[in-house]
Amino acid sequence: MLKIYNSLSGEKESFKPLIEGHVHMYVCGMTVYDFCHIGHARVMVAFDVVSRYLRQKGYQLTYVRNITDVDDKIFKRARENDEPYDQLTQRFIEAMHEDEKALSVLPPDLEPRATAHMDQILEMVQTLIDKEYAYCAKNGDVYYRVDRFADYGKLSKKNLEDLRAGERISVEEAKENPLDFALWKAAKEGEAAWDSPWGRGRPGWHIECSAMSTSCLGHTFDIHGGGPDLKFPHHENEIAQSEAATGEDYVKTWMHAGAVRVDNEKMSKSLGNFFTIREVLQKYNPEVVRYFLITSHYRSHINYSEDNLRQAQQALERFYTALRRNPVVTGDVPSDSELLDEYKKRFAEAMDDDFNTPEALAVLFEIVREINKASVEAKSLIILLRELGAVLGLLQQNPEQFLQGYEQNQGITAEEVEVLIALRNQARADKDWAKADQVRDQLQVAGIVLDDGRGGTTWRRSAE
RNA sequence: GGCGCGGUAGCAAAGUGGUUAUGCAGCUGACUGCAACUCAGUCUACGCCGGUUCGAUUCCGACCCGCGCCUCCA
Repeated sequence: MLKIYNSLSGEKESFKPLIEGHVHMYVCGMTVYDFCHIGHARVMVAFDVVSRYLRQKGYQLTYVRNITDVDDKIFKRARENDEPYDQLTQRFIEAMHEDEKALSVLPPDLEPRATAHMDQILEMVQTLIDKEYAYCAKNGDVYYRVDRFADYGKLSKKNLEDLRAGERISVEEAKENPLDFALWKAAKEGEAAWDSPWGRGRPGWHIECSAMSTSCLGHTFDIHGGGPDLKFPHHENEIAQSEAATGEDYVKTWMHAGAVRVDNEKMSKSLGNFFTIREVLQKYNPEVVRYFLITSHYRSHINYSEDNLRQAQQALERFYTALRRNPVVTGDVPSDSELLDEYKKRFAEAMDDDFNTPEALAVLFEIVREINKASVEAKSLIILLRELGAVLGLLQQNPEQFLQGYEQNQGITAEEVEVLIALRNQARADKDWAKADQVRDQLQVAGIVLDDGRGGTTWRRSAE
């Protein structure tokens, strides 16, 4: 039985979809005005694992992840670049797709964009005005009337008095209440704008997610996910909008990923410790990055550091070394073995426990040991390892490619390595150990580790 | 100030009221020309103080420390 920690209740709950066998999931995607950073990667990978596991469990899944392509930051960046805003967003959408593909993040089923859902947005704003949950202010903005929604704060466990006490925003006098938030913003000179009953303008940040999730998945759906900093105010406001508009529950299970830190500091542009996915991929194999992101539980904060990435690299070397020494095999996992069934069961138990990937990885390492122990026939274990690895989006590469191939690190070519190995093996045949060792040392300096196996010498590029 | 999260061995990271997490690193042995890989064994733990219990890292309470959100942010 799958259990998921629900941010709304603060507890792990047994998961039961509203429609038996079918899961509807919405995850807040990115605002496309810059390259994705590793915080985005963490959310992408976390929910990619969730989606893979739900499907593996046999659920039919509709996975929606939006793209925010209307936003102040987008307009600001477009102005700075002197570039049409929609050209800017298109560029970064393409970059995002490249990053995802590199990290083996499967595309969601639907990827709605705010600009393509204006009708639904306008409709929801109108409904909120009709129900008096929203009002059109003197400045042309439409605001949500926060104190009309009794449950406001139920997700982030805040109440209106506390929020008022911690008030730090400059007060917008057009608002009835400083905590009211914008559903629709009046157009500014030179910025993209859409027609509406309240004048030309553009949607506020929160309304698009309410409108798109509702139109893609219905009034109430199973899972809504996102980054840790979206819980308040973004998700809180989504609840307020959607539940006021539909009169029904918005989401059953809220999931929030943990934060990414860099060298134990909050990742931020002002600290200059901001890493984009593509920067990181300059240095590390994408699978290493993905592995690193799932070595912690998805709800824990995770610390990006050179040391941790190197450890991830070494851990994957163990997996691929085991896979390399055995012939490539494919097929279904035979279920005639108690041992195999036991591993499958323990993997499933780990994943059923709120997607406990560290525990699941521990099971995979035990399979590796078993493969390494089996001197002759490890075929079914290898098939199992790759099958379970696929649920985590790992271990699908050719072992040689992983161990030898990551181009970015190359200081020496594979051909040069082969030449030196041949040279060394001749020296070994001549029992000229000094020369053989000298060649091996030379390769080691270049980051190449040799392995004189029964079937000849193999090599790999090592993480230091 | 309000709300919330966490402190596990050298590093990373799960978990459990009593029995080996796991990976990397270290040490010993086997294997190897020597290594590497691998296997076997092994050393480093559960922030501090009380309480409950036959027994707590695991439950309860206090304390110390770190962090997040409350403002755009995944």
